[in-house]
Amino acid sequence: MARQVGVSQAAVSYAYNRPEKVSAEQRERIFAVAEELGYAGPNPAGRALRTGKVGALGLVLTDSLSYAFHDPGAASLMRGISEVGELAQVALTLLPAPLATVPEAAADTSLALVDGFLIYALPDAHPMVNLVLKRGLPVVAIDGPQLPGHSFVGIDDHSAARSAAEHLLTLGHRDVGILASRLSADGRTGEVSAARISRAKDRVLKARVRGYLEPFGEALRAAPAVYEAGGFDYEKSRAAAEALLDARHVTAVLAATDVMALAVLDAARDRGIRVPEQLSVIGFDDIPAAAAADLTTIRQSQVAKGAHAARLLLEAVSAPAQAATVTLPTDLVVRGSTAPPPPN
Amino acid sequence: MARQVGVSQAAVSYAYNRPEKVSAEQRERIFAVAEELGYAGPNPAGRALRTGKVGALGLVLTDSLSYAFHDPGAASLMRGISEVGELAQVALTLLPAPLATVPEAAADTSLALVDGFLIYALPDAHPMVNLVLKRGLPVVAIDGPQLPGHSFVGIDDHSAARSAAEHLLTLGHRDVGILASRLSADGRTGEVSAARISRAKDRVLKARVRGYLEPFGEALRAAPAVYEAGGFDYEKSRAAAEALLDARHVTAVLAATDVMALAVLDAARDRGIRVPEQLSVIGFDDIPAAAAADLTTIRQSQVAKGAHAARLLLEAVSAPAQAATVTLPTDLVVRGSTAPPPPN
DNA sequence: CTGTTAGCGCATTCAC
DNA sequence: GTGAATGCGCTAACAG
Repeated sequence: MARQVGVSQAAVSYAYNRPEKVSAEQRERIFAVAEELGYAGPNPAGRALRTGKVGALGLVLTDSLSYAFHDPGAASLMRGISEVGELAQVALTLLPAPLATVPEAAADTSLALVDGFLIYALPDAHPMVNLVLKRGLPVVAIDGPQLPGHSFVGIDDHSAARSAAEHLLTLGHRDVGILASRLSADGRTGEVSAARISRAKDRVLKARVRGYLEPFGEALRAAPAVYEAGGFDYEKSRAAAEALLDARHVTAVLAATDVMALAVLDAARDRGIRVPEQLSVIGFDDIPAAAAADLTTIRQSQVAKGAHAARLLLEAVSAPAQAATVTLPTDLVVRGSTAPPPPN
Repeated sequence: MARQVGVSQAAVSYAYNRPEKVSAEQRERIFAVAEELGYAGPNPAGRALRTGKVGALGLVLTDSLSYAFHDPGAASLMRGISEVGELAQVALTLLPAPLATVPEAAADTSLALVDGFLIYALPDAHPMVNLVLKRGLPVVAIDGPQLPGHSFVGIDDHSAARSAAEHLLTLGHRDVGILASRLSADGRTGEVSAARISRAKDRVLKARVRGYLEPFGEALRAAPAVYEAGGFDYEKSRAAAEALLDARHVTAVLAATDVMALAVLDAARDRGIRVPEQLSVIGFDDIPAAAAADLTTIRQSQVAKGAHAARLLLEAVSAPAQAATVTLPTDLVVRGSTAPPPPN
């Protein structure tokens, strides 16, 4: 306790926080002694306990932390978050939300010292969601899950996906495959039943797959093949793409994400299938790599999502605010990976 | 206080943290009451105050937070950090270190609740460094500054840069330009004097520039032109590249970073200067885009740096450890952006 | 195994 | 203006 040693007692608190409530001279003396003693100023933990404010926002991310730095969408999202001006004064705490959360680990992570939570793309019933909710702090969910009574920022995945499917339909495609990432965390891959889609835990993926399916009522020659990759990464996507292309004859593939679509492109090239002449491919997200690959896709702005969400959370933290739902626009960006199906 | 209401008092702490020290029945009752009262379990702030542990690591980044998500190097670094296994249990707190830190803001940020600091590429006398040091927590610096008594992870920027310059010399270049990012935070741009280089605040940049200069003793036709961009981003780099190319006749440019080198490439293309026939360009870092642009550069692994640093810090946090200095290897990667100078 | 007590460092109220 | 006293919520140590 610096207070004992040097000059006075808890007036040192004023010296740091309320300069006007203490004489300049006193202040000087206090700082001098602090310097001498190597006192670093108010301890954050004590302050946090007393004031209830921490000065940090939490960002809860699926899977491991490293996921966030591999996924282009997450990267853009964080860029958007970081662009919110007020955040210059606030720290951003990255909270990993492992899929298989053992209770202890959950408790561990739940000690996160933050003033509010940003949740990004967690499956609907993820244990971390409950932990976060229990804390009673402001919460803004991005993409999912949609929590009653809490703010939400996202897009209309269903309509956006439908518009992509309609684009294929208009071009004349009748044999279509759909590539899904991870409908449930049970590690299943391969062809997917309608029931499994209904039970999907990931609202974004579910909406996209349903949107992709919707326009193909009677129009298809056969029910569209929906294949599940079991994950979001390129490797799993590539394997699923190969499985789909090898098992089914399709003239077009609707992928749940751009990363998956790029995997389809590569798998097709590998097999000598020409895009778009023999196979049309559509992605979702419009990540930077999509333009480079000339991929038709649905554009959404992760940066805008992040910025909106961060702003909402900052507001809610500083003053109790009503829950808001922000739906950002999307665009079908037609590039060179889609064309009418081959005549045959 | 849930304790007052329900069953007993501070034994509820045991219920959460030491299941074996309390009867199962008692535990049940406590959890039931907690549920009823909406008690979220131990409050992180109280726990942090009591135990002195927070469960989070701080990463201090230059400029605004958004810098981190624009700079490819920082992104890779974070990926490396996040790949350290134990970090799955720990949160990562991103701490922005604004260049012009007003005292109040500094105090604000200094309330970061973390168990240790990772410092990435801060200028030598940045105010944030002192704030961090004062806290007395474990610190690992990445790239800079090199703090006596604290761990450090980096590369030998000087030798690596020298090897790049030697490569140019061997090819026969005698008119060389050097592109520096930001030697001091005073916003100056354009041609740089030797004195300004000596005063440089950024140890990495200083080492690189000096390494670039070193091999050109008597060999040059004129003293190498060193141009400063005033920042790290593409726009500033592009402007500096244009200034250099327009003002000086050089057959080669050594850029302080790949981002800057890519800007040189673009500026050259714009002017109809063919690379490598008329102009050789060398970058530094080997970011992913460097390979795509066929840029000769010095490879270093940001991912490895991040991983090493995170591991060192984690160790230091769990048990007092001695300061370590890790120097990671680099490689000159010769690609298509370098060739002998034109005959003339 | 259970209950009691004390103090982590702070910001704040109240007296002076 | 300044000094003393209080409690934020928790955990560790001890006493029962």
